[in-house]
Amino acid sequence: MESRYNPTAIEAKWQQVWAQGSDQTPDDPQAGTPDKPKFYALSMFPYPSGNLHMGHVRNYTITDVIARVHRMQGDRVLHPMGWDAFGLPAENAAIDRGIHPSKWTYQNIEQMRSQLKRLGLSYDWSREVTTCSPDYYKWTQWLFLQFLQAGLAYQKESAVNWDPVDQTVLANEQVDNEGRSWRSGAKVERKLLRQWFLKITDYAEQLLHDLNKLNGWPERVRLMQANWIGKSVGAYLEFPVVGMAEKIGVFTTRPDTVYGVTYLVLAPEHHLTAQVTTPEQQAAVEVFVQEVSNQSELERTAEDKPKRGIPTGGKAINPFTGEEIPILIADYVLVEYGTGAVMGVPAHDARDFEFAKQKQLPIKAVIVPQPDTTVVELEAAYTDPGFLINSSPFDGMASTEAKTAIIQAAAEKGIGKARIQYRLRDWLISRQRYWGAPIPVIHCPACGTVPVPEADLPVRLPEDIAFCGRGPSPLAQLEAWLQTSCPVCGGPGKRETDTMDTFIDSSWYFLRYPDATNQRQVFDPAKTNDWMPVDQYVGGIEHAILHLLYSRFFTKVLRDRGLLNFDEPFQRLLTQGMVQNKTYKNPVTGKYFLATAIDPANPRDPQTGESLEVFYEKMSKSKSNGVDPESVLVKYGADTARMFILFKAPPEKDLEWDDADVEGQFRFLNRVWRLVAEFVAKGGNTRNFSQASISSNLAKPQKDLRRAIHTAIQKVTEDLQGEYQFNTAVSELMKLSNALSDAAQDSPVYAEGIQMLVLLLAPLAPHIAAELWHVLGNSASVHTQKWPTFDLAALVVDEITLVIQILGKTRGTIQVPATANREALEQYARESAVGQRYLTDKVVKKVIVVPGKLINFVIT
RNA sequence: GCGGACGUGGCGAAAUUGGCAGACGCGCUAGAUUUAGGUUCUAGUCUCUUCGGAGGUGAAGGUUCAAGUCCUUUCGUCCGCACCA
Repeated sequence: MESRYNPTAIEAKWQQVWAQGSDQTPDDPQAGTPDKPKFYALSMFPYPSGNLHMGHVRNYTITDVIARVHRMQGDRVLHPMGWDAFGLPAENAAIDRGIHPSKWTYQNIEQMRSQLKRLGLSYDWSREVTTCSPDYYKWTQWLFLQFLQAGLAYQKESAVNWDPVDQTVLANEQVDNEGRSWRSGAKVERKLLRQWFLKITDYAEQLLHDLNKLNGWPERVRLMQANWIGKSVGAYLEFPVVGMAEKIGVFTTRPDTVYGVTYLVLAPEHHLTAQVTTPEQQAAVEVFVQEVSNQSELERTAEDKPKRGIPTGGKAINPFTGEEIPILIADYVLVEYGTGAVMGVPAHDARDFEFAKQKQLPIKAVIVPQPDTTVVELEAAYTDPGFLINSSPFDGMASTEAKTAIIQAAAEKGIGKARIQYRLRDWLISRQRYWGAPIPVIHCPACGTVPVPEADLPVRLPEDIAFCGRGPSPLAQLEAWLQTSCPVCGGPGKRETDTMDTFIDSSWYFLRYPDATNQRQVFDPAKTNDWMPVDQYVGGIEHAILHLLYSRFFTKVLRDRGLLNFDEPFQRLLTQGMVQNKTYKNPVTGKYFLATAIDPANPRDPQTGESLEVFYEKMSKSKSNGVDPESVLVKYGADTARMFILFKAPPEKDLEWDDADVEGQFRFLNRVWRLVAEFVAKGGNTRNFSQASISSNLAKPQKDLRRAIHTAIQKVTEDLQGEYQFNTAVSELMKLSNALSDAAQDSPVYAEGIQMLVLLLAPLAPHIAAELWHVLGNSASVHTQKWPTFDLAALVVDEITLVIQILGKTRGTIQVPATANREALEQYARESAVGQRYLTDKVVKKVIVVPGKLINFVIT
């Protein structure tokens, strides 16, 4: 055995062994392991940008450790990897560098796959999926047809988010709250276009309700999704308009305040705006509507912006009071939400109050008075519950009951009903780009929009295509591809030129892994139902809404289509923190600097000498603070990189990169190496080791060592399952290694310690563990070994340290026999030096004993 | 504004869920070995101290024999949503 730890050599060696598959446990029931419990461990698959970054390394290391532990614990484990390979960067590369998106993408995949292999990740590569491959997108298209058949895919002309840089539309979820594209960062414009949508709103209630089932998800993510779905319970009420047959419908969560309605407000785009406007107001209204339509959504919804609105001159009638009330239009009312019209109750709604004050609209009677106050003039809206007044016949009713009663009254009059409203909108999925799965429909002048027959799938992307700038989609310009025949009538038809949002591809990839190479079906339901749901999903928090909500939606639709027998795709979710690094920024110029160019003791701009801001920020090229995983692999190896990432911070927290700490982990692996090397050099091996060879009557040093070993087994096992505390698992291994360093080497217990150290290290640092296991004389792989269990008897102690407290303050400790009962403990404590000192001449009022831990004397 | 998370040494962090605060590591200090250096080993490292102790988990109160942990108030940081009627 080499006396020096040489990660480069041993990692290459073992990766080659693993590539030949000789070191794998079968993970498939078809491979003869149907009785084992299944475990599906999944990392969010990457976009093949070309190089792996530290965020990937962290994500995949976490999942790999979990997968490896479960394998050693005897589960059959599915741990696959694939590529989220459609998307704009490929197309942009085509435009900028003249390389075909397909070529660019597959080159990147090649490169990233080999980088992944160098991290020692235990993927089953036979299940690799690539979303841009026709083998995959054929089924993406097939799934689209399922949605179409189910009435869940439709076309609609609508005002959509248009990204002027990438020349495509975006889903609401893909626009940040500053109105910028998640990808290009460009300010999004509003445009009226005919687009494809998926009816995710049909599943709003289920998507919300089933969040309750996701106990293994972070509360934060569940709240974010609930918020996004945005359920409101209320009523739909109709207000007659003076001189018009058509009524104005509003949605309100406060039907109990209907007697206080002072006015109605329509969104400027409301379909009745023009009709309710009187001739005197017509000119002003037209100007206002024009102004509002020129505003972006961002400007319109900007924070602290005063509400703007004008009267239309029209009048409505409050159907409960019979009063005439004015109709206004205002920019704060959104046409997309509810009915695009609201009833104004200034006394009980903060926005209405603000608007009424500003427009000097009358504030009608208070309906739900604030308890214990006599209101002379309202200073703010009162929005809490209370008891109704000014609302005969509902006076005296509690506001919650009044809601139901008034809805019922409205229903009886035929002017309203209970209604539930969601913020969630349908999912806009069409994109005017090339590098995506073509939407499989044909437009026929005679038959209309016709689905491509299943037998004709996939609708292939044409290979021979010119990318000549960021104009309209290249597909729309390729006549040969565009022109086709109608599958129904056989006449001339045109292909749909829009492709699907890449989030469609990633909404079902986890269903494909269980049956990744199926040519006849999207997947065999038996296989997918066997492996699904994913037992542990790991990925970044940035997908809290988009990907995770879409995937849940797909799962529910496919369940309703009879393809799946479960409701939720991801049992447990771990959102791992970001990998951050020290960032140097000139606060004046805004320029970032590479750490290598800066003296950390005195961070100054090398050019101007100005002092720099120093802080931790997510690694990125633009911040000049990235660390290339490649450089770490070359210098220290994958095992050190893995150990550092696991040890440095708990998985869900942000992790600060630190070269000194990486060095520290390398030192630890070196210590482990030397420990084993010395043991082997003295003729030690664990080939014939058995626990039975350990005497039950050990001398104290051996007994202490054995306790340390089995405590480590217990703690590492706890930390690596359930709550996933990899950082403390690593520190337990360090403790075990420290204990072994201090112990005498010539005992069976020492051999046990070496054996356990290597076994427990195996999921975390797979290469060094494989090598050490081998040099210890074992022929089978460490990764196919059974996970060790601790011996309860070894944890038993003869003596414990008893803490002696007086009035809750620790005054000292004594060693006492572990078997001592309460009385005995009290006696030991009283007789001890500490007891003598503090208890003599004192009256003890009470004695509290925590067995095995402490004794507390309450004295006067 | 609404909702959520979090505040512990010089730094990253631990703390059997109410029972010796600071495990483990980084950094630092001193020493030893080797030395051209990286390395390796040993000891120390919350603060104050009259060496008996005393204080200490953002701050202030409270509950308790006992609080980093529970409750109230408050300050600060971060994240999500934000005219959703």
